[in-house]
Amino acid sequence: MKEKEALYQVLRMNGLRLTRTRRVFVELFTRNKKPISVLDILDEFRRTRQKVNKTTVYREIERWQTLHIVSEVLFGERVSRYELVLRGHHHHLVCVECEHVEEVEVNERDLHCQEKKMSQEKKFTFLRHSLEFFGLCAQCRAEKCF
Amino acid sequence: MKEKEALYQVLRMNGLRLTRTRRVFVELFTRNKKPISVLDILDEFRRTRQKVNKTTVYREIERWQTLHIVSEVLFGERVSRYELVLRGHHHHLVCVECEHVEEVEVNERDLHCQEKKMSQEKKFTFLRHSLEFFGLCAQCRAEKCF
DNA sequence: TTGACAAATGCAACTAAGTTGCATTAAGAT
DNA sequence: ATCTTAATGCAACTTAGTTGCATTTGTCAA
Repeated sequence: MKEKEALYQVLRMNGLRLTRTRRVFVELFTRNKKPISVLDILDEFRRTRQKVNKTTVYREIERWQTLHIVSEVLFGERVSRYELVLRGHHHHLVCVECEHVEEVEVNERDLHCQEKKMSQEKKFTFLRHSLEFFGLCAQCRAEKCF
Repeated sequence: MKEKEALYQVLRMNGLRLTRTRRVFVELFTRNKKPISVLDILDEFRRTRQKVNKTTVYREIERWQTLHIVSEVLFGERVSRYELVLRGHHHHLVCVECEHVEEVEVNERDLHCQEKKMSQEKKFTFLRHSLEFFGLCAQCRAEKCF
């Protein structure tokens, strides 16, 4: 697992101690493909019969964000989800029925081109954009037909 | 004001009574250019020295959503904002410094084309997407330079 | 114009997600 | 093994929104 090593290295390089909490975080984030919420993390601790306080989880997530280990993703809910930055820039397909999330590569050439044009017209500096797709995954679509 | 009439008509057509709350809603949504939060609405009532309970506001907003008078917009915060559906499909530039919001038209031909392709590859039915731009408006950019 | 009645509103209590301050515990350097 | 301070736990709080039920108020029919 190259990802795990990479994460442990970033933690070490930033002088962070190797705690039980961090080990669980590394496990969870490397194992999961889709963005993870604080509730997901708390569930994982419960599942493995380890105790943790939600404050600790929130604080650790904050640290991981400031170290750019994870970044926040929002799917139009009121909960924040997080994903590994090292997995690169990408977008998501979110199934509105079952919450299934899939990563997708979108060709952003056209989008960047438009940002450039708008930047000049509006004197607006573009820093980032959010682009997420919502719909029905293959399974839910099939189920919906009957 | 064509917009106001249109709104009052929708309300009437759906058998909704013409209450003080609804009048304020119509005023606010037609006057404002940018998406409005529940807090904005409560502030408007306070400003005009009218009393309203937050429950009423939340319930009215819910009604307006189900009647497709307004739609929810999220800018990666934890608050929901709403805007008039009759103003059509568009995207937003959001200034991360001053919260200023501007509507923008984006040419989505390329995006739709990609959605179509992905739809076939992934057997995913695309229902909608969210696309918002974050950056610095002209003023904030100027201020940031010193 | 006045009742009647459902729609609309108010109120209080609750939930979910996240935050803060401060006391306690435990990594890991010496 | 000890010491320092990062990390954690706990309780209390905040913010955004929700729910159940009692009260008020538009509107329609008489």
